[in-house]
Amino acid sequence: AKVERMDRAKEKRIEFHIHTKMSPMDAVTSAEDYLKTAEKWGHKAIAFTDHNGLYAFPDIYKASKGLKIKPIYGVEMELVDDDAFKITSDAPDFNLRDATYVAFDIESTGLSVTNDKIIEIGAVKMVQGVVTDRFQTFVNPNRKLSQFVTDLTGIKDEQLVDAPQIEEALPKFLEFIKGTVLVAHNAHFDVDHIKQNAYNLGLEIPNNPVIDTLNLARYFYCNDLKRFNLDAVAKFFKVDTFNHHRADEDAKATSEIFMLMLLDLYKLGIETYKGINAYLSKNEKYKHAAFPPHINILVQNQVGYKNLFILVSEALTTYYYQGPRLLRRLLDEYREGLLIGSGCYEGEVFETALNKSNDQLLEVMEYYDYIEVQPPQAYTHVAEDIGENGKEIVKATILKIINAAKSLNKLVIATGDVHYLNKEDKIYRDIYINAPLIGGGIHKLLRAKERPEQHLLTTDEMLKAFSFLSPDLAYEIVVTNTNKLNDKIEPVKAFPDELYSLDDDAFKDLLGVNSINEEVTRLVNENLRAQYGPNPHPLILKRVEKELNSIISNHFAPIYYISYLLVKKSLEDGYLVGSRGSVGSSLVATLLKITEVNPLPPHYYCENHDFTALKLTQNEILEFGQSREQMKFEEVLNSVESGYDLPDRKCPICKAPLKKDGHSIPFETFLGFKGDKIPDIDLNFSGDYQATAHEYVRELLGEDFTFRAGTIGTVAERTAFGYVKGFIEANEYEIRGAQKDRLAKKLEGVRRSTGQHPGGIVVVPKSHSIYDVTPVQYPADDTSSTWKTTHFDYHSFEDNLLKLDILGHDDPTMIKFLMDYVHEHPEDFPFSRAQDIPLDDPKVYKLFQGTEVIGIKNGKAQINSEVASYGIPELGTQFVREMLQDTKPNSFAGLVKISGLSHGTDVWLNNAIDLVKGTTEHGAIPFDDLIGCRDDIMVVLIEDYKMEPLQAFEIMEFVRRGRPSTQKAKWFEYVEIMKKHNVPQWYIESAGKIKYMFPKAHATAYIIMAMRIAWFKVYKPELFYSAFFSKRAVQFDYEVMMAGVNAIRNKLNQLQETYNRTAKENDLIVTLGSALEMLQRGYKFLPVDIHKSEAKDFVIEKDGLRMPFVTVDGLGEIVVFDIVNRREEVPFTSLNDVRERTRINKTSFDRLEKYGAFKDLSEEKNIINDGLFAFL
DNA sequence: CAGTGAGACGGGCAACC
DNA sequence: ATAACGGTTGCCCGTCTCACTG
Repeated sequence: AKVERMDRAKEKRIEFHIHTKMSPMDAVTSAEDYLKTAEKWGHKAIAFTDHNGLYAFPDIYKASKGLKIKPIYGVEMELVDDDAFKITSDAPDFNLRDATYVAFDIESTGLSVTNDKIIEIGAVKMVQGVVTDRFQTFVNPNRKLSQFVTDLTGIKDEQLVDAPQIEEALPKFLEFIKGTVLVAHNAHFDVDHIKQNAYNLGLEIPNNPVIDTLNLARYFYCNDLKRFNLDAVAKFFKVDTFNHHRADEDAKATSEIFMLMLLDLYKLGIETYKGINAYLSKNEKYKHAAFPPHINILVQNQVGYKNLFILVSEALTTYYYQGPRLLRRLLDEYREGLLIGSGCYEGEVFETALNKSNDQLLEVMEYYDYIEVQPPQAYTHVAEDIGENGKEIVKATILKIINAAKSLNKLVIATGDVHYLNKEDKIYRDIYINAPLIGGGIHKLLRAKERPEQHLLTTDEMLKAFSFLSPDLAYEIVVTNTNKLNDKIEPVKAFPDELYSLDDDAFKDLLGVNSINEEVTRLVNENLRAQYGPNPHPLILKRVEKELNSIISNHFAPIYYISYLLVKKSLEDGYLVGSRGSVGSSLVATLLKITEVNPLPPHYYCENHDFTALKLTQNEILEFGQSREQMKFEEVLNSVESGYDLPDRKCPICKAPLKKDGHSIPFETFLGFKGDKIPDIDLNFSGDYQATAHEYVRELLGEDFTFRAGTIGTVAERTAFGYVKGFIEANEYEIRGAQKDRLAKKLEGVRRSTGQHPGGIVVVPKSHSIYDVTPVQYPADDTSSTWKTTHFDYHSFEDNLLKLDILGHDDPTMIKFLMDYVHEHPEDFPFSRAQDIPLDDPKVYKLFQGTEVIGIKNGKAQINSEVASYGIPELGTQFVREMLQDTKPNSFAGLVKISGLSHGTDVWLNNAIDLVKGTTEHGAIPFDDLIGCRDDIMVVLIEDYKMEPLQAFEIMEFVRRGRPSTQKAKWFEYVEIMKKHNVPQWYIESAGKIKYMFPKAHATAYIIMAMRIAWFKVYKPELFYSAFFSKRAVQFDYEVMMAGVNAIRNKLNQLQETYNRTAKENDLIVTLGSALEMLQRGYKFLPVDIHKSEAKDFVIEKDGLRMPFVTVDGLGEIVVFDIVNRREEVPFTSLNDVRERTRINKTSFDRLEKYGAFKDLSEEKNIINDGLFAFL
């Protein structure tokens, strides 16, 4: 068996450089696993430094709760010193036109100024744009060239044996450049080499002005070029092809490029040397710095925590350019409470130590609060790049860093740059290194032959890794100093305890609402009286009072009020809003018109306010009393579960027809038993209106106080499996299926991208800032996005900020489509508002009991279905149709129950279906008794089995979350209690299997919408099908749909038989089911027609529904609307006219022609048309 | 006439209610 | 025929087409 690693050191090290799964596509271990391991090892603390984001913070916070180890929050970022971006060096000014320039280039044995040697110098002298002199010399480096350098430059060792030594060559070059302006591509490199060599030889160090063509290109040609290497720039300037990476050739190319650049500078009015740097815009410079170095930032205290949020947000938004860029001057501004570390091999400390002078190293190091070195095993790829003696050079560099840090009195610590927990996890990282990056590109370690070892090390392992140092020194950096650094860091509270609701006067300025609480109370009372009269039934009053108390005392009124405003606006703009989730459990929400669901018991009420009668329990009758008139309604009220199922009655006082409503939904489902659960108001807006609703919230509260909830896209099952396959192919591994699955499993959960919540808008009170809770960013780093998103997902801070879930849904879109027609043909309909579509028409309920109501005699044979619910939202799938077949519901309450039963695993199958069919030992259980929604559980346990309300509530919550199967012991306790209260065995067993269950309010809201749509299916079929195909169907098969019943049936059979159907195929099944039904009812599809087809809508014509353009494969959103727009300008007159004026491509054009869309058009327009339309 | 790049399309996948 | 929760938004990627370029 595998021996578990333990840290047995007396005094333990602390790890300060860790990447979790939240580093994009790079590390594979969760914060939780690191934390638990380090705690087990007895580490006092552990720091997390994911790359370019704080996405793991919620995980760290959650996982570290209750652990003894202190989590340290941090990040690794790319630091841009935009002030340091310069094109020219500091030198006295001169007129650019008058100067003498030397464009030069050197070749060397490598990148290091200190370790590597010059092997060639080439230079070109220019005066007034004319080449006046040239210089070229090889230099003997007195060492062998690496294969890499030979391959790159083509220079061979034998060419250098007889070349002059640097002592001889350099003075000649220095003489050549005397009094000139130096020009080079990436001038730092060439100039530093020259200076270092001059210094080494004791020569005078040249201080000529220097112009860098690389930065010139980066700044002035950033829109023209993607890459700025000499090749790319030369190509852009059309400089003659040359032998790149030979000094003389490169110098010549550089000179020619520079001459052309100078001309462009003159055009911009830049005439002087200093004028070049002066031209650079302070606000743009950050974009032009390339390869910004990595730094690590640790949060030292609470102030730093918030500062880090600001810094990260700025880097991800304002200063996002090809990646998040942390500006050095911004870091300086918000540095309080943060500790800056020097990072990994991509940090400037390591880079300077490796390639530059000690003085430069000391200068660079000054900036950091602590200096990091990693063990050589984390640098294998760096050593590989260096080539000969790579490993020794790396070790020497590490020592050089340690010595420099000590000389500056900087704390230097050993860190792991950890990417996975255990040594054997390396393969998972290797798979990620092999995987393609988002947006193309490959992992930077892919080309390395030997990948670095970067797992979490114990103290002894880390000491061993630094055994090339003296034991004392190793101990100091591994143990002593990491503990010293930890001592400087305070524990930090990641998320606040409170809810930052909106302030009561949040709408004072904009809407003149001094107090949201008062306004909500006023509106509720006003609407209450408007509906139920000046003296509403005491039960209603009591409920309103209870809800309002709870809503106001917990600061939830603002979320109600914004929802009220949103729904009001949407209705004014002609779009119905559907409620979803549990908000319909709140009568206050009903009275504010946020939801159409009325949670009161079934009741009659008179619109003249003369009478109200509610279905009451015996206790309620005792509490509220009952008049003689009300008593007469007791029996009929007791016969229903939903007010919509009540028979029509007249007001006993004024004889007006009574209104019917009420679905019996407890308030507790919404705000919890104590009424203090943070509410989540979910609203279904038309997809066409969703963006408008979002924008409205922003208008109400301001851009800095409204954010789209962000999501974090991770690698899930399918993608992980794909990466494993890619890895196996690339490495020609032989791996069996089960092993592939195991590998893939470990790859899951790694951050891949970020995105937007489907509808969540988070609101922040003016008294706070979003940075009190989360950083912000753009979704998928798309800086053109209209919304900024929260950096953390909403779930992680749901206790701190309110969210409005403004979702998109097809139901309101369908209703809008249907009602637009109603408004155009008012005489054909018994209603003029969607709210007045009858919900109690028995004929409509027949759709769910058979097919005769739509004129289908033999449903199974004709339309593959024994009920007629195709196309009715949530009720038309194969699964639900079979449920309907088994239960034949004939009431609103019955359909609500179906809605509840048809969602979630093990609710119907393996559960209710067996009960209702009587195949269990419990005999047949009536449909009406089944558990259909979560609220039922609480109500039944309280009312039928006299359980304590709190206990009943807890059991409801336990069941609806699917806990019985995961927390068996707790469930057993509940079972015992239920048994004591004589809850039947079948009920307990059924509840025990449920994995998820709808709230009744949600099911009710959905059935309301479904019934409205269903009405049209019975009474206005063409309109119904037109709406369905226009607004809901997503997949079409033009040819099959046009070919008729048999073709559709064949296609459906073929699809049904397909194993492992794709999403596309499933969508097509949905469309074809309704298409088959429509044809069987005698309606027809008409072929696509260039004059008559709409973009996406199936227009009703005399003979049938006209196929829209979008049903033709290859014609998408853009093209179809373009066709219609062009046609509206001027009708099409010829095939050529269509070709010229639309964006239909050749393939689609041919397809349309084949379908007969152009049948009355000829190739060229005829003279008559020409003459006719010449006037237009 | 091959290469390139942008735009459109459509499918696959993930997150979420 | 199987087994089945339904439905929405949004991101990424491969492919196709076409205009442009040298």
